[in-house]
Amino acid sequence: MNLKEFSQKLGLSPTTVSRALNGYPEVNERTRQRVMEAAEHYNYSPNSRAKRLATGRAMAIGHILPVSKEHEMVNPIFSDFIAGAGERYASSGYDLSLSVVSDEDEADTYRDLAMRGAVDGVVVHGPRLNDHRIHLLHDLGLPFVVHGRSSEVTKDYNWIDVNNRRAFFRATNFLIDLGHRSIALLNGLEGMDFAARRYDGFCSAHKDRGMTWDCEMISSGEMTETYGYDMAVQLLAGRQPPTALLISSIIPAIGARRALDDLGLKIGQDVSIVIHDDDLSYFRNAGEVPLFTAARSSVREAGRLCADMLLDAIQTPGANAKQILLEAD
Amino acid sequence: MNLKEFSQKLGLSPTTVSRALNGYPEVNERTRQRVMEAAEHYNYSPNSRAKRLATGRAMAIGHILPVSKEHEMVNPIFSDFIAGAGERYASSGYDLSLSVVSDEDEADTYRDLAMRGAVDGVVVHGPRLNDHRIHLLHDLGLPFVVHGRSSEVTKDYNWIDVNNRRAFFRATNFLIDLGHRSIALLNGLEGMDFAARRYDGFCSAHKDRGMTWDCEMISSGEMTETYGYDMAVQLLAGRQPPTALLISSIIPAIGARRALDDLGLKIGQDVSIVIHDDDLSYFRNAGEVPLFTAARSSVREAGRLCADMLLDAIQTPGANAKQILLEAD
DNA sequence: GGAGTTTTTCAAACCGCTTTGGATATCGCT
DNA sequence: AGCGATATCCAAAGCGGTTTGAAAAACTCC
Repeated sequence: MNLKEFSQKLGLSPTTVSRALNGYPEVNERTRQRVMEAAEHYNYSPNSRAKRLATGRAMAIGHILPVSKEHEMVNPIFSDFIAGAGERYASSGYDLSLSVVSDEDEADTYRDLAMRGAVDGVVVHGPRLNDHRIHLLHDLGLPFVVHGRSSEVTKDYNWIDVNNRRAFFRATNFLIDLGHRSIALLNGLEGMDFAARRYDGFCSAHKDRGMTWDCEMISSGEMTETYGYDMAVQLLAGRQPPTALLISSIIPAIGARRALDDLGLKIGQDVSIVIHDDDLSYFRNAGEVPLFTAARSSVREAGRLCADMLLDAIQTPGANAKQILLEAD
Repeated sequence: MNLKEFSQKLGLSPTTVSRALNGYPEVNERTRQRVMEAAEHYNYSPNSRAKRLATGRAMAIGHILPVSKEHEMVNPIFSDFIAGAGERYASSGYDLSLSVVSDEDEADTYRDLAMRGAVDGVVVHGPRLNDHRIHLLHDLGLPFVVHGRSSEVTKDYNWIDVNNRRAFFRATNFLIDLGHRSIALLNGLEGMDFAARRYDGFCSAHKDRGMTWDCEMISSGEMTETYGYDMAVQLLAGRQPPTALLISSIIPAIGARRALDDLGLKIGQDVSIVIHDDDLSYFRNAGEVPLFTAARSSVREAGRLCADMLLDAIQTPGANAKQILLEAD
């Protein structure tokens, strides 16, 4: 059923029906009522392909996931983020278009989405230091929001981020306050902006106290369970084991916990663990006794805010770039 | 830049350019070459909104994730599945459209996607026993593939599934062979088809050996870390603790492992654990010593196969329904 | 050289909606 | 009744591609 048929059934012109459905004021309220009911009854809903062409808007937001052997971005954190964002898209009538592309094709994918007019805006995931995607999107004139930030990019752009530096600064201080003098950092993948900021927070806390830190106590990697396990084993079985671990996500922390068990060490007794907790729905750090002491920030909520920000940016094209900096609890 | 402008630059008609780009035979190979190069040079790529309207195809596949308080479908398993499927969509020029909707709106979302012509086909996730979505999609005439199956649905439809019954039958037998006489099952959410099949496999193995099983040894729930922990504590601290746990996913298994540690029990010594492993990229059950004995089946590969199946179904509308039954390793 | 074929190109219709500009109906008022 | 103002509706022109049917060009062959 298309608009023509549908309007014929009602004895109205396509124009009037279209206006009635889209809430324009030039149509009698009684007529609108009649149209709405008929739409419900015949289960009519305008063809979105035609609608998109006519309005010139894609009514879709793009999320691009680069996948590669070394950097597996389709992670649980992403899932929760997208669940949050997706909620908002759905309630605003936008579709969410997900592109899974190999690392090297990423730039082309952005270009292609822009040229084809397949999306009205995109979300950039996992920004690196001085991320080239920001420059690219800027040049393409495609609205976007970065989940995270990119240091060294001087341009003004939309982003939403957790105050990673401060969260890790506080967490490190907390451990130092408890008397720890040898703290290991299990950080995210090297080159990622959030990892750099966390590292910075870790170092600043040490400097503030006039303490030094051992480079061997710092590692970077994809935040998998295995990474947490391997690193914890390596550190704790080493000749100068740390007394505390500061871990970038609950997932490697679970791996670290396993390592402790294997080594016969007791968490909170032999080794302290503090983590950054993204409040993942499948790994709640809750219950009567939480698994870990944590700096928490809901990535799902970040997804919601990010979606709101992007939809705003799309609706008001000329507006200044906005930023949201969330503090971890 | 649109087709009209672009073809003018080349001194050709839009028709010829369109044909050249879409590989039709009625165009001189030298002309095609020239068009291709110009497209590259001017970075022209046809507006997909217009293309979709003209061709009548959405060039998009829909995935619908129902989210609700009780049943959180945006899980790590889904992430990996979609990564696999997304790869295939990308290489076939299809977009992946993700709809995050609340449980009660799910049926309406399918209807809406179909009426609006927003997608050419959909993937059904997490089928339940006698799932109503299958009937709905059948009536809508929208091509679809179910990831899993739905018992009690007599219609013929496309699905791809792991042989859950057999995997759990074998796993249970394996444990019985080892001498276990009290095996607990930590199953997936009640009402889910895969959970029913796993339960069935578990029971069959017992029956085959003339053994009975205790209902209290069987639990169902969302497969989170916490669920695994809570259940393991409850079972193992009970008056008649099981000697083995059969767990539906690596995530609750990790929780169960934590429970064992807390209770001072040794895995493989005091309690045996066998799991179903979806080979998640963030939870590799690998390494020198795998975490758990497992029946493994890559959900990512299932995603790839599912995408292939759906694209096939879309290209050959009249074809018979296909099924793929994967065996777990 | 010209009839018959094949190759190459094009003008125009179409996909299903929105939207502009204009026509018609309705109403209040003198 | 007649007028202007306002409310209501409509015909037709886009949006940017694809595709049909026909024309023009190039090629064959006697």
